[in-house]
Formats: sequence, C-alpha cells, structure tokens
Amino acid sequence: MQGVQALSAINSRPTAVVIADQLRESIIIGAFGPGDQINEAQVANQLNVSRGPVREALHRLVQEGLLLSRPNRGVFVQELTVRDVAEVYEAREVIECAAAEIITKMLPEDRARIVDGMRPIIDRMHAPLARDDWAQLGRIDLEFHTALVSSAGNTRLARAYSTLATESLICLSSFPSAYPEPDRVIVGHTEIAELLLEGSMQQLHLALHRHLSLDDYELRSSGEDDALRHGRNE
Amino acid sequence: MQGVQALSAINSRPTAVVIADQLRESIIIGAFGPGDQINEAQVANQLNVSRGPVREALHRLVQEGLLLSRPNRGVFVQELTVRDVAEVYEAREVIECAAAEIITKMLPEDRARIVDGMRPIIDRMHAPLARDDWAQLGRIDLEFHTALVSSAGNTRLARAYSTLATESLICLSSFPSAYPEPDRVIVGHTEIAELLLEGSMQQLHLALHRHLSLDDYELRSSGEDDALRHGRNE
DNA sequence: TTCCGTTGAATTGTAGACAATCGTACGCCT
DNA sequence: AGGCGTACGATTGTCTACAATTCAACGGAA
Repeated sequence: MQGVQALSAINSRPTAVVIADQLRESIIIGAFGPGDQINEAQVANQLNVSRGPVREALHRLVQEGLLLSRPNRGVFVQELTVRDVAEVYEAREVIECAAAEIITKMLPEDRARIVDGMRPIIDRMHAPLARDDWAQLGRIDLEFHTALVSSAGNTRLARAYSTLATESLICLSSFPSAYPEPDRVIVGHTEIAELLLEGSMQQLHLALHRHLSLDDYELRSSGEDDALRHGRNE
Repeated sequence: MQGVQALSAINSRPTAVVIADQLRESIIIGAFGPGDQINEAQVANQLNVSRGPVREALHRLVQEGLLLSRPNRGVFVQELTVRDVAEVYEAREVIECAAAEIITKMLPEDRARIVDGMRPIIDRMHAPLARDDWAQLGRIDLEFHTALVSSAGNTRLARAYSTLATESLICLSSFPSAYPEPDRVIVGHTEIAELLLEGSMQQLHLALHRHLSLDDYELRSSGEDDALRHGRNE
C-alpha cells in the first residue's frame, strides 16, 4: 500500500478554496478588470453556493493582495501601479536569490536531483512558445521559479513566494511588455538551471537579476504612479 | 483642515480583525498550547459574537501559519518544530538583509531619517530589559526589525515579514533559550542602526547574520523534529 | 483475541434571513 | 444658487438553524 500514487485524497478541497482558485484564475486571465467590484451575492448564485464560502474565498484573496476590501463597501480588484510591479519583481529577486544561495550550499547530488526536476518544466515551455500562448507560458515560467524556491526547503519562503507568483501572473496580463523576447525564455531558464548545478553563486546572482530586473523593459508608462487601466478603460 | 493629525478613523476595524488580533495575542502569550484545538463556538460565546466572525478570524490565522486547519475537524495551534524555528530565522535573515541592502542604496539623508526613527525603539528596550520582561522585550525587538524592513519601502517584503515576526514571537515563548544574553540586546541593535547609517553592506550582512543565526543557541532539543511540548505537556 | 462494521457525539461546513453601514440623490432652507 | 440635512437603495456584516463530515467507542463475528 505504498508506491501507489497516494490516491489523491477524495473530495479533496474545501469549497472556499475551490472558489478562491476559480476567482484567482478569473482575475489572472483578466475576466475582472482592475478596480472592478466583486459582488458576494452575485458570485454566490453564479456558482450555486451560499454567500458564506464566497465571502471566505474573497477574504482569502484580499489577504493575498489580489483584492482590496473597503469595509462595508465591498471588495475590488486591486489596481496595480507601476510601482507595484517593481515591488513584486524586487521581492521575487530577493527570495529567488536567497533560495539559490541555499541550494548552492547543498550537496552536489541533491543539487543534481533538483535540477533534474526542473528540466522537464523548461521543456514544457516549447509548446506554448510556438503557439504564442503567453498566458500558458507565463504559468509554466512561474512554475519553474516556484520549483526553484520550493527546492530550497524553506516553507516560509515558499509561501511568501507563492503570493508573489500569482501577482506576477497578473502583472503579465497587465504588462505584456514585461515579458522578454521569445528566444531568451528558454536559454534564460536553462542558464539558471545549469548555474544551480555548478553552484556558482555569483553568476546566479547576476543571472537572476538579469532575469527579473525590469530595467530593460519599457514600463515607464504614461503617468508616474497611475493605476493601470488594463485594456478596457471605463 | 490639514495638518491636524488625521483624526485616526473612528470605529476603526472590522470585528473579525479584532478577534484575530486577540487570538493572535493569546497564542503568543501561550494561552493556547501548541496542538490545542480552538473551538469556533466556544470562542464565539466567550466573546459574545456569532461563529461567523470567529470563523473568519480563525481562517485568517490559518493563512498566517499560526493555526492548522484539518478539514471538518477543526483548527489547532500549529506545533513548532525545531526545523520550523530554523526556517523562520532563515527567512527573516533573507528579508532583513534584502531590506538593509535596499536601504544602503538610498541617499544618506534618507538613511539618516530612517535610523533616527529606529533609535527611540531601541531606547524603549531598556525598561523591559531591567524588569526581565521578556515578552515585552521581544515585542519591541520585533518592532525594531519590522521598522527596518518597512523602511525599505517594499510592501510585499513588509507583508511577508510581518507573518515571520509573529511567528518569531511564538518561537520566543517556546524557546526562551533562543534569546541572546541581556547585554547583547541593546548593543546588537545599536550596531545594526549605525551600520545602516554608514551604509556598509558587508558588515550589515555579518551583523544581521550574527543577530539572527541560531547556531549559537542550544536548540538541538531532545528529539530531532519533535514538536515542542511547550511547558505544560499533556 | 482480533478485526470489521455500526452507531453516536462533537464540530465544522453551508444556507438563508435579518440588521447595520455606506454612498447617492433628492429636496429644503438660507 | 449653494450648502446642508434626510430618505432611499445596495451591499456587506452578522446571526441562527440545519446538514455533512469526521473520529472514537462499542459490539458482534471469524
């Protein structure tokens, strides 16, 4: 009774979590524009559940920073400013570098196992890349980086990072310009994986900085700290 | 109508937040031991509110990592293992170093203002130190470090850190041994403040590592990964 | 004696109704 | 005409009751 793939717990997740996942996904793909209000009751009978679980899911997303709650008024999709995007990427670089540093101090065999786990993820980038499917590519991209951080074995860092990963996906849907040129994607990630294997922290630092710094991209949008109007302005 | 100190919003906070704060405080001071179950209904009529807000507060603390939710069974106070404590301190060092690095790159005048804001916090450590009031001292200690991280101006890092700060307080109540000798407390923080002013990142790195590394303290408790029984075993 | 199935209590999960709160728009007074 | 007060609509916040689920204890059969 072991070796069978764990049977993946039946009736797995609480309702509120399922709802939160759906809403998160909806926000990522842009079904709700920044600033839009999300109505508890409305979501509730769209999903055929009562307001309780919905409310719980919404508050969860508020705590993740995706939604903003104005007391007694409702929850609204957080408007990302240019400054927010910069913050997210700065924070990601901090945590990823730390994770990389922890990994480089591991035994070579452990590092090898970690990198071996990352290669298939990079491989899976080819398909969406060929299709110009940026949404899916971004998802796999973040999966790679999440794997990197998780491999460091620090639950706290991993948890903090998962929030940032979600925010990054939203950033991408708001700022397609923040994504590097297609041919850089694969080599960039491969480079990071190789450096992890070699264990040269200095170069990793540089590589991650290149990978996550926004200096190259033209984010200096119209206003200085204006909220992104994100396509359909209102 | 400006320049008056903002009048500090009446009817300040939502009920669930107030409850969450109270519970968090109770956990920190050890009113609930690790592993104890927290009953929604029981808390509810102790506070004369219904289960709704209590439930919301509990889920909030679950997301902070203080409580553990077993679906359909209830929420329990998270049991901190030695490994958990190590994780928390490792993560703290990561974020604090990053914050310090960001600060050292600021203008000298900004750094001066930041450090000036930190000095009064250090001063407030003397009183509880003289009284041997570790709980209060720990609180001010964390206030100092939280101020450090906040000063870096990255909301995401600050939010991640606040969770770690709370966990640290619980660690302290579980492991009094993890706190340095009394006379090191003041000088340790003063040193960090001075180095921030000077802007020498290398020494800051060392100082923060010394300040947050657990190598010196005897945490290798009884079992390897045993949960802490935290005083009153049961 | 050991194992399995059933029953039971306790607690969370969900639903629907009610109350409180906020923003808006209208009307009145100055 | 401008500003103030008041009533209304909409939405969240809170409460009570009910349903679903889990685990543990009990009892019977192999």
